[in-house]
Amino acid sequence: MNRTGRSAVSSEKRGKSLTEQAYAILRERVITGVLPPGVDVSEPELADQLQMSKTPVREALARLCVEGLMEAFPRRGYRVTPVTLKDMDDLFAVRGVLEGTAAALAAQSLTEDELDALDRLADASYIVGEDVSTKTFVTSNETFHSAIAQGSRNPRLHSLVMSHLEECARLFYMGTRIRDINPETINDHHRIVAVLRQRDGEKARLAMIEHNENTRKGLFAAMVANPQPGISL
Amino acid sequence: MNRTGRSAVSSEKRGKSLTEQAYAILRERVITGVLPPGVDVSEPELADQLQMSKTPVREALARLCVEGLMEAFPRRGYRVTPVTLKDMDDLFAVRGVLEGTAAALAAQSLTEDELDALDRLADASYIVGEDVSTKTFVTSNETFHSAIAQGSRNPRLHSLVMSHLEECARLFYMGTRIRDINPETINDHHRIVAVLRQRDGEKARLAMIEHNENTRKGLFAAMVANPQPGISL
DNA sequence: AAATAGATATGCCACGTAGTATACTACTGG
DNA sequence: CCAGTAGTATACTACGTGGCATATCTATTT
Repeated sequence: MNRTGRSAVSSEKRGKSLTEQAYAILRERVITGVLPPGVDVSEPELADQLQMSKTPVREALARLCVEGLMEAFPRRGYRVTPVTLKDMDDLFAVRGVLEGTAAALAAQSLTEDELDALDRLADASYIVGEDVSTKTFVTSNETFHSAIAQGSRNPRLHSLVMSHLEECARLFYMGTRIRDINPETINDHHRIVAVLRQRDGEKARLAMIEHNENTRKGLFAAMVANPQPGISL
Repeated sequence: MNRTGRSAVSSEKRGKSLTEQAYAILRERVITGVLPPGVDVSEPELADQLQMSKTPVREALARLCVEGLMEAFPRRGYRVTPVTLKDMDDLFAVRGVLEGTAAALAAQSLTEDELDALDRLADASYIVGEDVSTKTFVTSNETFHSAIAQGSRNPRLHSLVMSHLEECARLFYMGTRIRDINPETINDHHRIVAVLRQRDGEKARLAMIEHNENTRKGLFAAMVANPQPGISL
């Protein structure tokens, strides 16, 4: 088998396979809340919906199980992983550590161009302002955080940050009052870029951890004010 | 679908399905070096070896790909993920952060019984002493680190620590001179338990990070002294 | 050197198997 | 006669097999 100059599936751009499609669609549905936590899904039902055989659906579900977005009950079916307050706490705890580390490393290796790009990304988040939809907020937020994580020059760390970011995004789609945490988020972002420009790793770590804590608080407040189905508090 | 009192597949003890079997066998082969980094594997070949159809093999390979132990090349095949020096550096960097955090949290929540158990685990590592086989060393080491990570009371963090620990174990099986890093490891372990007993989270974090750094250095030294196939330095 | 044919890999599917939960029935005890 | 329970039938579910189609790589031929 010759692989010279070829990339593995994880970095393939044109994911044409049905398995990839099913995975992308189902993951999107889980994250955006179309498939809320706790609901049951079955292979034949999804295969019918997605107009494909059960096999690609099955493989997509298996992948989602590994990532923790779904749970498999052998011989019985699948369920979208329920979310508890403890889970959310744990998630944000790990995310803070990972992103804090990424920011500390990024402070020492980000180029000037990348820092400028970060400024623009933070501004873009600001521009959308008040009536920002959840989707645009999540997308813009992910781009910003991803850029910093990539600045760590540690692909493994970047990948971990991204997967945790996506799980947080799932929570954003549940906490409907995005506006409540938005302005603080923008300020945090700008402050993070500022300390990154100072090349101060420890300051950057602390700024990122504090930002993480702020979003956690805002999200939790929005959630208790607006309880969601499938979330045990 | 009724799930009262039932557990998901991830926590099922009796993994009877062929997919689970194939996954366990292949993962073991990759970690222990029976399948060294860089070698090609194919579904039909493995299906023949494991006396099963291609489907369970395929799902096991997919799972290994998600975990990063294998790479998928669409329409062409699979390959055991090659290991580079950069990858190892990145791995240890992330591992240090994760385990350091776990230790810091564990310092505040480990019970006296659990601390006693940790002492015994550290002693068990010591007893095996000089002529320790790689497998017993890896197993004992994993048990010790797992117990601390579990003390963080953060299942997500524990799971991440374990997966990284297993990837490190894979490197241990390659760096054949386990003896070179063994005594230092035992001392580190005892020191970690000591600071955990002091309930000092920051000390525990630092001790764990230093231990991580020591094993990294020892492993790298053993590797340059004894180059392995499939590892680009 | 370019084109082509063969070999081999995955991607996908239809079908059969086996395990599980539920609904129904029959039986038992009051 | 009724209530409750044990057993059974059925209708789901995932699991696994084998085969076909298609894409890719290699070796050969023009």
